[in-house]
Amino acid sequence: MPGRRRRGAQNRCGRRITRFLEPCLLLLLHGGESYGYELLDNLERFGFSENPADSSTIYRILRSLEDKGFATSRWAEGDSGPARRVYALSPAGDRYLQMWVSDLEETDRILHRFFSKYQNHMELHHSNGK
Amino acid sequence: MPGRRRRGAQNRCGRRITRFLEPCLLLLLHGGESYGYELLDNLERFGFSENPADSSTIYRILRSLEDKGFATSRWAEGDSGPARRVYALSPAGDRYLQMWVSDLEETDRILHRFFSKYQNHMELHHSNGK
DNA sequence: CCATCTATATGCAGCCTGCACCTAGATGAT
DNA sequence: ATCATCTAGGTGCAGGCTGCATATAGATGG
Repeated sequence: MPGRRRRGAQNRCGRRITRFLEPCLLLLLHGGESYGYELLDNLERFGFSENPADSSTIYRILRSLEDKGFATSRWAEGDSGPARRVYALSPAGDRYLQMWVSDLEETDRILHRFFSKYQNHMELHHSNGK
Repeated sequence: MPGRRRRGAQNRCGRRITRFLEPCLLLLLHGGESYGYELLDNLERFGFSENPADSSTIYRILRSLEDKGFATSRWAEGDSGPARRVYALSPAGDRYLQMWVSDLEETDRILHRFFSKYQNHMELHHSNGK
């Protein structure tokens, strides 16, 4: 049966933080080497339980991290199952994670500016009895 | 001269909230009728000053809001300049704004889960003297 | 008449995503 | 041995959003 594991959720309107999986993977890799299939499980425990990631996205992000020099990979045999492509974060990858955190903090500020605008607007709206 | 006004910024890595302009436009329209060119200015005062939106995006979002029944439009003459396509939010558009706010609140929770994971991880990382 | 401002819009390439699908080794049951 | 299933990694394609370039055109001032 095709696609029997961990697909993206119903994706109500496509509203999310673009490329948010990338910093999550960077953070997980900052904790030590890992490989795609394992990272997929760790992401779920990460807070994505309701809205799990598609495996193809994970594999593509990992490859792009390597292409950009933020991670290295090697093939490794596990205790069981097929061989795994194990990724490790590079020093540039560490710095990239820092950049991501700064960016997400900025995103957070923008979000809260929106909420404050929204609450402000709704208060005025109600006090005008409109 | 081509494209001489209000272009997207250098867009460091494409990290942002997807379709975030949409709720901002919804909120502005919730305050009353307006048109593309004016909304573009209001967005800048909204918190986008550093990272202004591209006008083509604004016009396309406004059209899509109308296509989806969240807004209506009419042509109107202004005190000066060419005619304007003036948009007004529909009741469905009001509800759509509410949905967006809920979604952004969820996004905010996800973001903070990330920050807390990050801080947690970094504390352990340092206390291990690694 | 011409440059500039206001205003709306389209075409295109690029990026990211989600879905469908493929390959293949390992494992356990029959 | 064979077969289903799990683990593991991957590709192809379509669709959505964005940014940039560009087109069009009315209004305005010199």
